[in-house]
Amino acid sequence: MKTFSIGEVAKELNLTAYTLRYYDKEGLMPFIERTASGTRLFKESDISALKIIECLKSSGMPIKEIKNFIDWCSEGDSTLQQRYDMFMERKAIVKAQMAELKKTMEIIEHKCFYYKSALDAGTEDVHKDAKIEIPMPN
Amino acid sequence: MKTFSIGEVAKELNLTAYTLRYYDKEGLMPFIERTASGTRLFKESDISALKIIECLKSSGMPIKEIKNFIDWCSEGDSTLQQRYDMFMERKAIVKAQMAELKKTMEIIEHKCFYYKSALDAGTEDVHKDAKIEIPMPN
DNA sequence: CTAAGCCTTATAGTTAACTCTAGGTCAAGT
DNA sequence: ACTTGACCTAGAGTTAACTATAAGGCTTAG
Repeated sequence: MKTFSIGEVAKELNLTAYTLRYYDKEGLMPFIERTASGTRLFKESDISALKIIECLKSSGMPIKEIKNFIDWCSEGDSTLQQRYDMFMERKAIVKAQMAELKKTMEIIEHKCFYYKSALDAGTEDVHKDAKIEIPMPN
Repeated sequence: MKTFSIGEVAKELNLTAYTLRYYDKEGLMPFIERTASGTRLFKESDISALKIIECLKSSGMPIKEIKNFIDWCSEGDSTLQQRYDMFMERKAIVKAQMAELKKTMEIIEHKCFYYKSALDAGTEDVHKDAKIEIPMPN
């Protein structure tokens, strides 16, 4: 079976080797095998697992909680319910993040218009109101 | 004009007074007035400005960059272009974040199905493949 | 007139997630 | 044989964004 070095995996996942060793130290990678001399050997399935870890990370999950999940994976079928619940909870969290980000986007887009028209007029005074801009109720 | 104490503003924005003082120390609030004895007096327009700061923060902008923006605001019309450019850049960044979050959501939803069916079957073995689950190319 | 409950400053501590350094091992190429 | 470069560990350092503490000052209700 083909294996990969820590450097290759780091490049593929846009991480550094430092970061991968840090994850390993934090217990996120109990499944990585080693050569006799201690070098980590990453399999395709390890890279897939790392992608899940990246997914959880980008959903805002802290590393210690990701470790819980990894531990549950090692414990087998008795933890299926926990893992299901965890992903359902993540789903709700990501949904809320999407809503939040949408609101953020709306304000930013409003600001783009605001500065576009100020720029066209040559002065911010076209928006009569306070200097540091009201979020515009309209 | 009605003003608010730091505690009132903190409550309204779901921040702590510590955080607001920290922002002030970092130069994010050069516009806040004080009483003779030094207590901060927040106006409605200050709260609006703080909402913009929160918006930029939730777009992932670090506090030091937000400070640049606040400084530009104080400098007046000569910085309109920078501010416009900044919001256009933010818009692109938030758009990318939304795309990323959507991908994250898709993986998580897939995992919800994965664990639902494993739970129904009573074992993860229904998904014949590796223990730590492949992101499913389908 | 004093105690509660705000507020103030300066400064120290915390936490997460890296990020790097030092000192060493190992395998491949010249 | 020896050098090069990637790997290893342990542990120290960094950064951002808070978060808390200590010591003290105003204001108002009893």
